[in-house]
Amino acid sequence: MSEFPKNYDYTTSELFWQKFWEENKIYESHPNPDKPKYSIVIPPPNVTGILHFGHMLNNTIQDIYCRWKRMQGYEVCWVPGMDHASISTEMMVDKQLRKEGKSKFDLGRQEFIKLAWKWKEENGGIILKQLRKLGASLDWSKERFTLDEGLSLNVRKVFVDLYKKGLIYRGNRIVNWDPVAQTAVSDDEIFYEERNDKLYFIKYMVGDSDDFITVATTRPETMFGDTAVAVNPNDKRYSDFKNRKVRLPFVNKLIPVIEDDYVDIEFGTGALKITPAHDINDFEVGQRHNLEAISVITKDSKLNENAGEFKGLEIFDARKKIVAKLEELDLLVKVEDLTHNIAISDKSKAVIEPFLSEQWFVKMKKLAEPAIEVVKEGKIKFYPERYEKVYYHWMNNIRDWCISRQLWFGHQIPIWYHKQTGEIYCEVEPPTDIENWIQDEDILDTWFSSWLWPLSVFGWQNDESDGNNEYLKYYYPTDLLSTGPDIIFLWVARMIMAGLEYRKEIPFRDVYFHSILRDGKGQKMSKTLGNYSDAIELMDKYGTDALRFTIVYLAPLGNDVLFDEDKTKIGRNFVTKLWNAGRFLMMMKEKIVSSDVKQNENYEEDLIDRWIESRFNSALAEADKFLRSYRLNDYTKTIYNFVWSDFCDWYIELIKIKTVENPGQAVMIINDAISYYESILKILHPVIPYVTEELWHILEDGRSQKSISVELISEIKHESIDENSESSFEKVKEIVAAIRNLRLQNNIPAALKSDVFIIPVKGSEKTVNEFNSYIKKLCNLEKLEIVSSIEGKNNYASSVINNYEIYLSLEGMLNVELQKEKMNKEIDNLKKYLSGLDKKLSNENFLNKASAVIIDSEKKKQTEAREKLDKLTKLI
RNA sequence: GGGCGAUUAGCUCAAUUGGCUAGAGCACCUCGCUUACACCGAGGGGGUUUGAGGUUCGAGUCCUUAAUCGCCCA
Repeated sequence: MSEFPKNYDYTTSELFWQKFWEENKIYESHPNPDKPKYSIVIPPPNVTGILHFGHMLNNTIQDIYCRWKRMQGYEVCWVPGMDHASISTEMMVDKQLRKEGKSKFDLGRQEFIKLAWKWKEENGGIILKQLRKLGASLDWSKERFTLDEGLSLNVRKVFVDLYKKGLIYRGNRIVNWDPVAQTAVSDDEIFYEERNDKLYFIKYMVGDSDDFITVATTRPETMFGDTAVAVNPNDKRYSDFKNRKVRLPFVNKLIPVIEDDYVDIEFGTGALKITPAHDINDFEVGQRHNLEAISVITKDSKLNENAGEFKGLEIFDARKKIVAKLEELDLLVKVEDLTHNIAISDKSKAVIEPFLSEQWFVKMKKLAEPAIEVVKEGKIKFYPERYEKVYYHWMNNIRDWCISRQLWFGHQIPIWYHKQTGEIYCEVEPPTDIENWIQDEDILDTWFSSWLWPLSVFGWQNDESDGNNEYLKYYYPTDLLSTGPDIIFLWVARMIMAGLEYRKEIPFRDVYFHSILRDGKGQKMSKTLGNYSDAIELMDKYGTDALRFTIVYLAPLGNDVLFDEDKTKIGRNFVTKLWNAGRFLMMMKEKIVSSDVKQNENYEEDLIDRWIESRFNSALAEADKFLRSYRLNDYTKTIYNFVWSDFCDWYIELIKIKTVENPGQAVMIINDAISYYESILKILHPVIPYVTEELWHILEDGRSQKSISVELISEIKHESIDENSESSFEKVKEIVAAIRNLRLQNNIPAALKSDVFIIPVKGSEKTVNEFNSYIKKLCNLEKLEIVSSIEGKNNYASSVINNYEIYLSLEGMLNVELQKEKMNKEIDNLKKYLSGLDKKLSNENFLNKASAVIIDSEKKKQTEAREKLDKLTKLI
């Protein structure tokens, strides 16, 4: 045996095994027709990203499944990689440039892209190093980047294909314009934030009369783009204004009053100015009423020439000046405070400006239909199931996807315009007479490459070569996609659509939406709130395994996780417990082996053996069941309880005694225990890979070139799960607990040995006899005897449990009052319980309607309770 | 405004198709002799299952309704 250190040095251990696994290519996978496969593609993290708790949980989950399946004999492939995150990466490079006082436009496109790549090579991908630290069993030989050559080619192919199918078009639409990043962003890249704002009430005079309509708006500066005032057709206040025209201040233009259901009668004055170029809802109203869309704001948030005298002002400045001027002209009625949600860009945190511009879109309706079907048919399953509803809702109301971005770092759109004719050329490769063409300047949304990820990473080409691609054939469809619920639309839905469109097959069978992590108070962890714990720091402080275990232990399917640092102790303590148990068993073995007691080969299995075998197999079966149903926290809880309670508190305590009582069989007993221990290590390896690897190597010499992670987990022996042994052993536990309780209640000094007498019901002597010496040892007794009756009850503290009356000898020490009080309390409880049962069992309806099994079990309870009550009453 | 989910011990969560005196872990209290572990061991207290109705022999579980909280969509 190798040396067994007193403490687990996780820092050294983690570095060692991380290196060992990678250098020995333990997790590299190739198609193997002799084995079933299990494949997962990582949701590619952002190249600029660093590991946070969400990643940690998500990747631990994937790692658990990969390790579990690998240890069940599957050929497992988990593909790593990153996406190029156009906006984030450009912001990183911009920051660098700004320090030098430059902008990306000073550099020009080609130079800027070069710089972005340089940034990527030097600073990108920290997260992949962190995933190694996490112990993630990824196949690093398959690492991909969404801007790699092969993946980029796929992106162009898919664009061209969709374009030719008529599913990609260019259109004038309102997009979410990020004025800082200077690009359109998708609906999914913005979030809403409640802010205090003002609601301005402005008079729009009717024609040349003195009548006016007061409109309420938060954005007076867009009035130069107003092309109507809308009221609700059911709003009686405005019925006189039908078909009349109102005059826009400053520009003196007449615009119509229109009626539209969209207008909320309750909000503001019930009259709404309609600015189709600067509000998505107004745009839709404009479409319905054939209104012109007039832009008044530039890409960098300034008013344009349509704003007349206000031209060139930044919007907030313009707003102030316009309001002042309106007041001068007596057109401002009032200003109210208003709290409302405004859109913020996820990446740059700039206020989103709805902006009318020419963008590229994918028509989604047709792609969505089959993607809805596969979930309905159960070909793809969501865990938790309720996300299916969210999915259907989004998919049924799907909007076209704006895929163009006004950025440089990414896949430039494969569209060329002819310089003279304006003709459009859309192919994977540029036109040969390139000098006559200009390529579209925009690049594609990063997700336009990510949605192909499950296909691309296996070398998919979307041509005839795919038929011979062994990797694609073997690994696709993948088995699991694990991700946060916040990107169900960004990821899950689009990958399903791409998979079905291009492979006619789903990309994955199961989708697991992991918990959202919150702090101890239930607030979402975020940098801005400053309430987030640094995952890496905690790994260093408590050990990676401890953190992995804790976070999974705390994450129930479909619920949020409330994490605070203190909870990491759950995992740390458990790892220590596991370590100590192993260390103790090995110490014990050494002692036994070094003694020269002759070993007797004849060994007869006893209740302890049958019980632990049954418990072990139950725990294993449950762990497997929980993992299959994605109840990962129940998997960890099951094993935690088995290891701590059954294995350490009972089994190890019992074999301490057993080996002393049966020295001639001690070797066998300890070897048995160690083999259970080794099986436990395997079951735990998926969640705590480092410490289990370390322990597995200490247990036996000659394993230095091997890894526990490719060992097979024990098969579940269902036939060993034996209710009888388990319930028999429960009786032993009950007796021990009752005696310990009596001792403690009566303040018996721990060192003092006492005597116990037991009156069993007929047939229950056996357990007491068989376990006599164990019970004595576990309860520190001098004498344990079976008797048929007891004299001089005032000398005994007593307890009645099922099948046994227990008497603890306490001559002269008995606290009679305390005993009586306790027993009276128990008798009261029992009476209540029994009367409930009596009532139930005398109810005709119950006897007629309830099933026989239930009635029988209720009757049994009644009998037992009555017996116990009788005995207790006699005692008092 | 529409949809989804939650509400069980001080905290975090369990509780097969409705059928244990509603269970764990943490926290708390008492004690701690021993062949690993004080990051430990033994024992204990703690609940009108958010409120109100209903269905049922029987409701934490099903239905209606109210309240509070969270998420998504507008």
